[in-house]
Amino acid sequence: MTILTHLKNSLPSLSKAEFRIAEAILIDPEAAVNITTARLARLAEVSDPMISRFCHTLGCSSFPDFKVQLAKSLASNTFFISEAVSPGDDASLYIEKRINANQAALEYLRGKLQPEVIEQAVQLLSQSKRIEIFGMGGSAAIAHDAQHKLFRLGIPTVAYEDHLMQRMSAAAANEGTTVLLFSFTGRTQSMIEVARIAKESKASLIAITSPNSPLAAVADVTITSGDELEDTTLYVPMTTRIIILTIIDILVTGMALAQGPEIDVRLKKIKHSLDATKVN
Amino acid sequence: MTILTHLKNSLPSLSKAEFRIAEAILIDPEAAVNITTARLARLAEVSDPMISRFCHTLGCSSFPDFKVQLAKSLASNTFFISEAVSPGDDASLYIEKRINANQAALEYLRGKLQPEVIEQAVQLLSQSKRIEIFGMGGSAAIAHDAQHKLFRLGIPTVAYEDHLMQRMSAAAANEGTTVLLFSFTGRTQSMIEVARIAKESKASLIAITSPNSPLAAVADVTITSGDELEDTTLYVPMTTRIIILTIIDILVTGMALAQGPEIDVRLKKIKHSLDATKVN
DNA sequence: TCCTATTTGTAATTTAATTAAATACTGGGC
DNA sequence: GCCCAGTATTTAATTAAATTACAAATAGGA
Repeated sequence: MTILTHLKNSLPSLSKAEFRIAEAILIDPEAAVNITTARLARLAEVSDPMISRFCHTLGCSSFPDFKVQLAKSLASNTFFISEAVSPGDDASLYIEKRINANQAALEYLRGKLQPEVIEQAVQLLSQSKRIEIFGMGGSAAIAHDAQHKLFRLGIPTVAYEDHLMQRMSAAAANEGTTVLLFSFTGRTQSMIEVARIAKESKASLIAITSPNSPLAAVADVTITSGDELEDTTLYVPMTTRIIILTIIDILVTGMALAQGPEIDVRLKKIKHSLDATKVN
Repeated sequence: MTILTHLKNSLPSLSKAEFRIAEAILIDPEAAVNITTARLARLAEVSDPMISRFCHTLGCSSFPDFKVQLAKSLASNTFFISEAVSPGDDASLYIEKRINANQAALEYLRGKLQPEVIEQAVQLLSQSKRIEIFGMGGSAAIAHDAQHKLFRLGIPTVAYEDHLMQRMSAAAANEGTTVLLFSFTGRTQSMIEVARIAKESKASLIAITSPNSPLAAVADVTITSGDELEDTTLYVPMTTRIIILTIIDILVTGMALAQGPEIDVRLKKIKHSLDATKVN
């Protein structure tokens, strides 16, 4: 964890003087990086030694050490500042902005993903006799993409974007089935219905959706779709997609690791099955 | 420019003692961040004041200031170091690694994308009477995803993953048609064939594929798919997908900007068309 | 209300960094 | 080859910064 987050987190547990120091730093962290104990002490209206003590409380070995950590922490944050595209931006500018936005989205994901939840999902998927993937609208392409990655791991996997197919598939599911649901909002009526049907069939449900949504309530495991993050400027879910793709990436990675080295043979065979379709 | 690159760049212009200091720092920059002038001076076998002067030469106001800059510079670099997943990694570790890999991929894209090429592609797409998107195998989902984003901008857009449909569509194309081709390698025979047919029909061809591939040779505009970047460890194109998604994101952004504010109305209408399917 | 424990401040000390002056190089001219 | 000018570097001294040790104050509990 970066020192800045650590600082924010430990705010409640700080003493009066320490709290004032923390405040003084948080007002302008950039400036704090080049300040001396004396000047910071004057800013926070505390005595010099309090600064030293404050740093030790935060686990730094000295005030200079704290400044270094703070600098690191600022560098990694400012890197991911994402600014909205605005009319008049030229190509090189909106390219930068969109790449920044997507990197920031991944950074957001880093903070949100809970390893335990991923582990749970990986375990469910790995133990499945078959996997059914459902996605509609913007999530349909994602569902197919996930199918394309998962079938390689040797578990029978299908993706459906058609609500009727989804219903039938959900009804036909059983204990060995894991249903993977993609829905940005988690509020699409038909998706929730399908989830309920799958649940009644005793299938395991993994939802990549908005937490606190009705869909999340039905699922056994919920992974955030980053729905709350979406920049609404263009009304097309873009950064969210990057997040979901990366979640799929992570799940597949986890499953591949769980299977061990024998997976390599299968993956190689699949890859080489396309050789005949290529020209050199 | 970050201080670390600056340091490397100015190596040739440094004096003997300064060069030794620079070396000592570059051997282990992480350690240099927490060192004192005295200790660094001993390491570099120079006197203490040389350290101060060295910092001034580099444009820093003091040695502590230099350390802070160095810390920042390290933080932003190590951020994009991507390490391969290895057996035995636990969930929190492979999550970090995959997110890093994807962020690094985007960083790579930042260096590779040429604004002029994007501008050209955006212009071609914006002026099209219709857009046909082709992708097979792993690119099929991407093609559909692109279709889902592009149709919103008001230009008739379809995606085909079926080679026969692609051939027919390519044959039916004309001057007003832009064909968007997704192919990781650019060496799939049937894709190249389809591209040639589209070309004969006088359609404009944009290929998101490997540069220097046969497919790239046929296309009017080629954007790199990041094919050369792929980590082959797991034989599933993952980071490449993030790159391509981001390219689509950028193209759509460019098109939306080109259309101006009237696009907002359409996007809002499309968004609200789904309202009736949601529960609250 | 008093006592103890914790928090904060003051003064002294230690440590670190820089300045100023002196010395040692280096290369060009004789 | 030797001397001189200019630069590079060091030693010693100074200044600045951070921390320690100790004292005072404040807050909570009996």
